[in-house]
Amino acid sequence: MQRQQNLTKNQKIVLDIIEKSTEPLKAYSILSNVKKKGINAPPQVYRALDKLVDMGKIHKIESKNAFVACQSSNCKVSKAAAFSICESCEEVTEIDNSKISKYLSSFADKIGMKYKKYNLEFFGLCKKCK
Amino acid sequence: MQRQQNLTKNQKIVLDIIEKSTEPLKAYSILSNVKKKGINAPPQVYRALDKLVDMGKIHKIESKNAFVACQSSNCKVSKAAAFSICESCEEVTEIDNSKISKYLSSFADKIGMKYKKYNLEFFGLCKKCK
DNA sequence: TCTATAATGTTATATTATTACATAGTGTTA
DNA sequence: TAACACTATGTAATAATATAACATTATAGA
Ligand SMILES: [Zn+2]
Ligand SMILES: [Zn+2]
Ligand SMILES: [Zn+2]
Ligand SMILES: [Zn+2]
Repeated sequence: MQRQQNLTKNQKIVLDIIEKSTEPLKAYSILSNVKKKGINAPPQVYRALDKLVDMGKIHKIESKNAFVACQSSNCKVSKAAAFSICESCEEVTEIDNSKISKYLSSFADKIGMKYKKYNLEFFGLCKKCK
Repeated sequence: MQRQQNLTKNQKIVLDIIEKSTEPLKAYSILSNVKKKGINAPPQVYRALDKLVDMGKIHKIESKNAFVACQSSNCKVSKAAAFSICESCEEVTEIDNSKISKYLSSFADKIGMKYKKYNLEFFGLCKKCK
């Protein structure tokens, strides 16, 4: 049975390469990087990505179709994440969501939604680039 | 010269079909719906979509690769939008962002980002489905 | 062992988006 | 007018992203 603690072989391989990367990785980039480890085809990568997202181990940056390792242990619980994305250097940083998530979840209540998760992406210029 | 007030022919056609739709439309769905109006190929649709997004007339729902007409005149200025997405009936609603945007833009300042825009997508169950 | 389930492997295909280049309109100016 | 820059459009081909369908193998109880 799939548990959070016990990743499967393919999940470990995929998570490992995402954690080692300094930038968001795309599925086919992951695929080409893990061919030497015996992962040969897209479904193997996408299945691992789906499960890792479900577990809160990684996040999908929707605007980039790319994946990053979670930087906030918080997400394992809430599955809500926020990112700042620099439009110049493309740097993506996960924002510690404990402050923001309280505000947003109460907001979701107000609009009559039974809230499960959210995804927030800020765009602009990072400290270095501005 | 392209102005906000004066949409081009293809932009008008694409915006029109998005405004008439009650749900987010995907690019190829738009394409198949406008073939009778003389738009034949993906680039014609994607070019119109890009410009309309730039103008704040429509938004892309990143998690769905689909487009909706803007419901908040606010967005023409801020290019920041928020949506609630029902995971059961797939309903997508633009949240009037005047309240939320003040909070989020001040938040973006704090984390050292020169903020230009954001995209926020809430997932959960809408009033009807919960 | 038997059986049910989860995980993996593989091929093919569907869906989403862009590149590259050709053509046509539009306004400006020499 | 002719030359031009510039925008918009049209078209074909292809790239990039993601899933469907089905076969095989591993794992963990009963
Ligand atoms: Zn996280
Ligand atoms: Zn930067
Ligand atoms: Zn809007
Ligand atoms: Zn619903």
